[in-house]
Amino acid sequence: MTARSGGRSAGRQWSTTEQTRIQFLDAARAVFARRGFAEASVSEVVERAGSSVGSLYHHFGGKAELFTALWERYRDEQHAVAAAAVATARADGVTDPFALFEAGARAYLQATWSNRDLVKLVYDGDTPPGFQKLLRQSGKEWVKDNFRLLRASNSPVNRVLVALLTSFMGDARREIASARSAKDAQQLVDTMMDVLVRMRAVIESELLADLPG
Amino acid sequence: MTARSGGRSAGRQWSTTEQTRIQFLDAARAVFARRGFAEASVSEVVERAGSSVGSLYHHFGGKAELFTALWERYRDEQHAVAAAAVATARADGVTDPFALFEAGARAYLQATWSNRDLVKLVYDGDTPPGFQKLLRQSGKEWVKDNFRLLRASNSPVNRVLVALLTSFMGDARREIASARSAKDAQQLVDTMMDVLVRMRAVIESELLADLPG
DNA sequence: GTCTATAGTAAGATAGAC
DNA sequence: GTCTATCTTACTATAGAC
Repeated sequence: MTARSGGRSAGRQWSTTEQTRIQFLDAARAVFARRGFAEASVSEVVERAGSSVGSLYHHFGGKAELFTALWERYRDEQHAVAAAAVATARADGVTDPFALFEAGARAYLQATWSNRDLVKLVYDGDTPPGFQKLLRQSGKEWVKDNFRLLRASNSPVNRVLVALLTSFMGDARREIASARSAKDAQQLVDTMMDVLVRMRAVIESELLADLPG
Repeated sequence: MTARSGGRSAGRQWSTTEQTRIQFLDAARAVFARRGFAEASVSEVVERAGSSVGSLYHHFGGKAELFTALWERYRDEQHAVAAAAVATARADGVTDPFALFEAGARAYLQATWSNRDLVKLVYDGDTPPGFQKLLRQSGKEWVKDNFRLLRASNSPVNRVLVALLTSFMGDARREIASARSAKDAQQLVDTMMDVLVRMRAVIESELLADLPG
């Protein structure tokens, strides 16, 4: 997230710019969600945003960058939700590392439903060239950060476990985003969390092996 | 896989066609692996194959279909390798369901190294629109087939476990394909199999819960 | 600094001769 | 079945008004 929210220096009106960006992003969300990246046309986004092609290129640099910006907005939102849940749990006196991880993961999955259009879009693979790599890297970073809660070392097996959890969360997101109703989605979240909790045993048996002695 | 290998009726020379298809697929493999799907140009593939654009469209229908055909060839090869390994294990007297699953999974992962260019290509997401869905569906089918070895029922949790194993195998493939050397790849296979074996406990605790009584 | 109108260009797809 | 010539689409760049 670039630190330019509401930024203003020497009396310039950045508010207009920010508004324009939001209009573009909202339009892009609708168009990309329906057509996917490759099939979507820049003109359609521009039309829906009530702006012009040149303006779009001025603000984002291109079709691919517009897509990336859209996704970054979603990602930051998701991460904030998860971080808030962990903070709340901690404030409530939760200290068990895995329980904290659980709280974050649950909030993350629950927030997925309201952004299901973006999740489906991204996981259907209708994305710009190279985007999937970025996506996976970001997912990995998130799990890694949260994995630190578990005080995991950097052994090969632990790195595989990070990868496993990353995949699992990604998969869970997709399943939840594809649910038929909000109720089904909630049930899926519960099921996913069940599996995650059961994986605790596997993860902890590894972590114990790391301890000295 | 269409059943047209060597087929000939009314004196037509299908052998030439099959040869042309192979030339296109080999050329496509090289070009797509270097540039990814979106960045690759049809002309470059045609040039490398020593053929023409029209011929390519005659045989495959388009750029996206060429890509899909290339991947199907790889997929069938991988599945055959895994199936052969399971059959061999069974012939050697292995009856434990999980051990059979293991044998197939290990062969599958080992075969990945020689096709690492395709694996990287596919998992980098530089694929045609809608391809990722196809890819995931295929992976799911494979795990499902193998999961039947474990006599798993169709409960919600088991479906999640199928998803989990699918993700894991996909992730494992990527890691192996990105290894620096054949030796590193082999070590990774071993690590991945370690984790898989440790997951056995989680899976089987679920399967037991399915049993009547 | 912000945006509109317009032209350039590349590449996937197709028609029809051989 | 094979190939050349052509068409069409849509991303991208730019000049200049406000």
